[in-house]
Amino acid sequence: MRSTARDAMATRQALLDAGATLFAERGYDGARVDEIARRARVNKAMISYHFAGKRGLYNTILAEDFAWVLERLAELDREPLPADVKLSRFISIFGSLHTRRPGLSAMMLREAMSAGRHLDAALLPTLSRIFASVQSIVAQGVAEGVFRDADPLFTHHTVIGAIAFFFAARPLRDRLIAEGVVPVPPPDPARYIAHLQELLARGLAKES
Amino acid sequence: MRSTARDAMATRQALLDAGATLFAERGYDGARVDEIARRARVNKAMISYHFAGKRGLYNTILAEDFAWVLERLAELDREPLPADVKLSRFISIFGSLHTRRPGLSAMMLREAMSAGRHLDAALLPTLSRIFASVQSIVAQGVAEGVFRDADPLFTHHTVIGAIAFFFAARPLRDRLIAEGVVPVPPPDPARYIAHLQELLARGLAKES
DNA sequence: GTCTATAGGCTGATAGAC
DNA sequence: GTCTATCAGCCTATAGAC
Repeated sequence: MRSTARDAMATRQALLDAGATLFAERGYDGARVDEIARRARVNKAMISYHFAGKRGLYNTILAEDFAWVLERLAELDREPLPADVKLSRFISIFGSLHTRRPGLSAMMLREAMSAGRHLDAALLPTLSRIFASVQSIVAQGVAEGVFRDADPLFTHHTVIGAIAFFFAARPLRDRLIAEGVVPVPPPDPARYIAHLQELLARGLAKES
Repeated sequence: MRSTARDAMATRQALLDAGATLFAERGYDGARVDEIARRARVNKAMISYHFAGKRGLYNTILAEDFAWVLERLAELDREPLPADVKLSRFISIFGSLHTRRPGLSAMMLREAMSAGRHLDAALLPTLSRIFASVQSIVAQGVAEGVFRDADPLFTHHTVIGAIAFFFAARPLRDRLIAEGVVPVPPPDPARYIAHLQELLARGLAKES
C-alpha cells in the first residue's frame, strides 16, 4: 500500500472530524476553513482537493450521518411494533446517533433554523423523512388506541426539540457547569434518553 | 419635534427588527450588515452610528428581550404557586416571548450551541437564570410531592428544547409545508404551548 | 442624523512546485 | 497527495460631506 493512499484517507477523515466539530459549534458561516485545516493538522488547500471546497466538506459530513439515520429509520419501519415501543425506539435511535456523532444535532438544528440554506438538494429529503417519522408513529398510536389523542406534529416537535437541544446545548451547559453557575455534574446522555422515553410514555398514555 | 429625532428612532427600530430576523435565520456570522441595512431601508453606516457596529446591534436586540424575560421570571418567583402551576406558567411565558419576538428562540439556541460566543458578558447571566428557573420549579415540585421524582436538569432541557425548537424550526417547517412534503396547515403557537403544558403535566404527574 | 466613498482586513479558492 | 504563495472578492468600519 502506498503511503500516499493511506495518508489521503487519514487526511480526509481528519478534515471530516474537525469540520464536524467546528461546523457544529460555530455554524457554516462561523467556521473558518483555516481553523478546520489547522485542527485537522492538514493544509487548508486539502479541503478543496478532497471535497471541492468548504460547502462540499459540510455536505459530505451530513450525508454520511443522514445515510445512517435513514437506514435505522427504514429498519424501524419494517418492524411491526406497537406505537409506544416504536416511539421509544425512535428516541433511542436519535440518542445513539448523537452519541456517535456529538455535533450532528447542532448542525441539523442550524439547518432547521435556516430552512436548509447550506444543504445540497439531495440532503433535504432526509429532513422531511425525519419530520414524517415521529408524526406517523404518533398517528399510528392514536389510531391504535395506544396513545391519547395527541397532535402528531406537535409531538414530533417536542421529541426532536428535546433530543436535539440536549446535545446541541452542550457547549453552553459545559461552560455554565465549569463556571459553577449550574451546580450539577455533566449529565449522562443515556440517562437523558431514558428520561425522555419515560416522560413521553407517561405523557401520551391513554389512561391518566 | 425635529424630524431628525423622529427618524433616528425609526431608523434604530428598523435596524433592530431587520437584525432580529436575519440574525435568527442565518446566525451572527451568516447575517450581513449590508442586508440588514437594506431590509431596514436604511444606510448601512447607521449600524455603526446607532449601535457601534454589528456586534452592538446583536447584543442590543438580545438585551431588550432578555430584560423582558428576567422581569417575567422575577414575577413568577414572587408568586407562591404550586409547582405544577408554576411550570405551566413558565411554558406560557416562554411561548408568549417567542410569539412577541419570533426570532428570539433561534438566537438563543445558536448562543447555546456556541456557548455564548457572540454575547456580551452582561448577557450571559440571563441564560443561567433561565437554566436555573425550570430546574428549581421541578425540584420544588418533587419536594412538595406534586411531581414524580423526575430529574430537574433533564426536565429543563426537555421543556426549553421543545419550546425553542418549535419556534426556531419555523423556516424549515414552512418550507416543507409550502413544498407539500409535510401535508399539514401551519401550526398555531398557542395550541403548541397548550400541547406542551398538557404533556408535561401528564408526564410529571405523581400518579400514573 | 444621514449618506457616499473608501479603507483595511479577512476569507475561500487555486496555480504550480514538489 | 501535499504544500506554498498569492489573488480576487467580500465584509465591516469610518472619514467627511451634507
